[in-house]
Amino acid sequence: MSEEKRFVILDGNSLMHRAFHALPALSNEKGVFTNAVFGFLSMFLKVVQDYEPEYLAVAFDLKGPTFRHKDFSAYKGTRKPTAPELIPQFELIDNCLNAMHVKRLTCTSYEADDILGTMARRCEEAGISAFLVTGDRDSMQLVSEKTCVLYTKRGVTDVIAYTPAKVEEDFGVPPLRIPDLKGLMGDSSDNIPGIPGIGEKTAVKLLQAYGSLESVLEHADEDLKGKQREKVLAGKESAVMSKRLATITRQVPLDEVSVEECRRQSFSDGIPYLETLGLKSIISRIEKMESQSDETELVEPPKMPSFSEEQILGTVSAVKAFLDSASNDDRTALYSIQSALLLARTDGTRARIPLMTSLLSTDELALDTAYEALKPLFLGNSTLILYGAKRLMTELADYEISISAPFEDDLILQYLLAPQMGKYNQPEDAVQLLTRTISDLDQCSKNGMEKLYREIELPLTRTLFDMEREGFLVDTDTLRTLGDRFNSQIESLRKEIYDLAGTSEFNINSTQQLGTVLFTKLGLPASKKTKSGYSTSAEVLQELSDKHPIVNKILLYRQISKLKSTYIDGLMALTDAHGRIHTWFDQTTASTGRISSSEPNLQNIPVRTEMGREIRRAFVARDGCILIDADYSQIELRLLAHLSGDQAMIDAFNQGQDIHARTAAEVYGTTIDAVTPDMRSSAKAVNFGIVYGISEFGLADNLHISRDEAKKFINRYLERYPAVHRYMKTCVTQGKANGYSVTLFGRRRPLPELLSPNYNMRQFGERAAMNTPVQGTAADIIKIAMNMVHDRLLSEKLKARLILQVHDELIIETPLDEQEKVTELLKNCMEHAVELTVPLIVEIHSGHSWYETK
DNA sequence: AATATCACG
DNA sequence: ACGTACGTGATATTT
Repeated sequence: MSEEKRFVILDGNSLMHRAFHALPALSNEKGVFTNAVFGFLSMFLKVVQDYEPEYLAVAFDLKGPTFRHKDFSAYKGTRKPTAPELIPQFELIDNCLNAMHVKRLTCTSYEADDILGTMARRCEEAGISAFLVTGDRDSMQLVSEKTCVLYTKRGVTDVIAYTPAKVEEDFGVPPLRIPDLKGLMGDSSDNIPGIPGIGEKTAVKLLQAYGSLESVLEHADEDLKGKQREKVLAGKESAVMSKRLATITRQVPLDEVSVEECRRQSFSDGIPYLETLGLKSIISRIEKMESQSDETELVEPPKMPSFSEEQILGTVSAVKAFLDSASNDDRTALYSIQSALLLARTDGTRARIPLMTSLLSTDELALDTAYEALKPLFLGNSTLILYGAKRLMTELADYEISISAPFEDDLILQYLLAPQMGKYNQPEDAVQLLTRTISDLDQCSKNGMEKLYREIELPLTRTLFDMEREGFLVDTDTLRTLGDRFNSQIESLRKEIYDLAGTSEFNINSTQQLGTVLFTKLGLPASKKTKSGYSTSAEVLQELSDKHPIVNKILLYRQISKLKSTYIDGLMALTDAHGRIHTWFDQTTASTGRISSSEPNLQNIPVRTEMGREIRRAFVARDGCILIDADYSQIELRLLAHLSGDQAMIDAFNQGQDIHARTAAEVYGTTIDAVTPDMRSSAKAVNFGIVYGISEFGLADNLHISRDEAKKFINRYLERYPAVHRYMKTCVTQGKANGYSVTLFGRRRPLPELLSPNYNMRQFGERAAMNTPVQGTAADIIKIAMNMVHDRLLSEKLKARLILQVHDELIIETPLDEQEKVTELLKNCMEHAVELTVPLIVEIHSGHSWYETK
């Protein structure tokens, strides 16, 4: 428990007021009042020093009238006006905190203590201890096992730590009953009326006797006597209202703030600003604190070189001279912008090679000349620092230059550090690339991802690059013939559809026009809605297929149009002079660690319907070669068995059972032999659902059964595979505690959604927390296998090449005389990329076309 | 630039 | 009371 993380949240408004009134209204030499700022920061530093929190934030009310419950705003309007010497200090403290990298939390129409309550709730959910620093006694209601209120005493630097026991000792009621107490006795400082004539003593006595305010009011009529009875009965309404006023809401919409964003950073960047305020003693305390903490934690930030003046390299010999001036262990960052190639080296030198933008320029180099001059860098032994190495390799390939030098790739580092972002920080220049890479490498190894980066992702860049260069041969004749066939089918379907609709021509591709025809003109029953009208999705049309002959025609039209435009036309446009097609594998997009494929996407070539599958006849091996297609059988469920350690599931795989049939047998309580195809297919859907982070609604929707039946299904499943159940729960709680989920190889996916106040967002976070370790580990494993296969084909001087990956499937194009050897090699690498408690099984098929490898 | 649909694992 | 299966990319239409 001492390992627990700590989050200190300060009530900015309360502490600023406290500080202002506790200290004389000092002004600095410029005549600016800083006493509240000084007092606040003193308190702030004291708490940080005493509690050493991992996370820090300061909550503020927004300017203007603030109110907790809109309908009661009138009660809050009569506060004393803020002293004129204090008002400008709020802006000063804002600036201080920003400069010191301390997160400020605000939310329109909520008070600071509501924000405190909300953050405390999130901490509880994430298993973090919260410390709320405030001078507001209302906040005592937030105290719990996990949440401690540090109440400021009269001075500025002393606090009293309130635990649940301490609250009860001082207030006479447990934390939860503080609003009830205020409801009875009121609070003049907060303009809460309570019941006139009921003071603290009476209020506590009543609550101790009856528990809650509601219970007190309920029993007042019969149990109380005399004046007290009259007062309570008369004050009922005021009491209820007062309780609501005193109740802190713990549901402030602070969506955009994640716990991780509040991680404590060094305050030293704030020193220059504090100097302008003349807060010398604060500065020296910060300096003292940070020098101490460096010693104790032993976390030194990586050393950064300081850079000299930029050299302009206008000639090839100047470039050569710059490269020659390096010593062996220097690393060089290379970053290209439109007008120049920028270099920065760990010895602190930097250079710019201006690029020719027009034919007239003289003291600039043409891009090919510049790259040629940099060849020693690309082919040498010292490390290159790059941003998007694969892009550069692709560009250099046009100039017949390849990179054999070792390299770092900051794009990949940033992806590993925050894969959900999608967008990364593009460096502005080579110096920034160099320094950022050094610090990202530092963070990466601190997060235990160094092996993932060096042994999986970085080598994979080369593997993917080689696959892209190789490409996949496409038989354009096959494609064209198929396209013609599709076209004539589309044409005749169009006419039939217009006839059946009894309309003039309309655009069948327009969901709007189609919807009008189906649901208005033909009067078919519309079911699902979209944002802009009724859905015409295949799922909806399928339901209507019996109602009108036009429906099936439309479904067929849709299917064939899709095939024609996306696959026939799309692919033909992208074949090179040799009829090969080169996809782009994106290593930094998918938040789970998968790679994606685009321009064209070769990971979604049709296979599920026969007509679509025909497209695969066009994907072929070159003359004298054959395609080998290897796919992992049930890799995600095997991983679920391994990761959860569920004995029944592990046994099923170790005995080579059909996992869906086994699951059906478990859930329906029969033997595997007695499982019908229907039972098996339902069980298959549940297996998928489990991997996706099941919800009863989702399963019900998928299987077209009632929610109740879906629920029973899931419950039976989790009973039969209890370790899976435990594992799913662990995924969520660990995700909340850490703020991310992890794969077997240490890949992380931050999951801020888990702490969202929005229910749907949170639910989504929970499903992602259950799915990511499984999908992500599968991605890790196939990446390992790809690197192994790639390296072995080269080292064994084979001509066979990897040409495609489709998540759990690898395709190799191999000369026929290598087929046997390569098949063995491929199967071996994939099945033994990692050893688990269950076997990994790979199924292999060969054929001249991709169609034939099924 | 956003939306709807549908192709894959 | 409310909206859900996880992860992608391409196309056509509409704003």
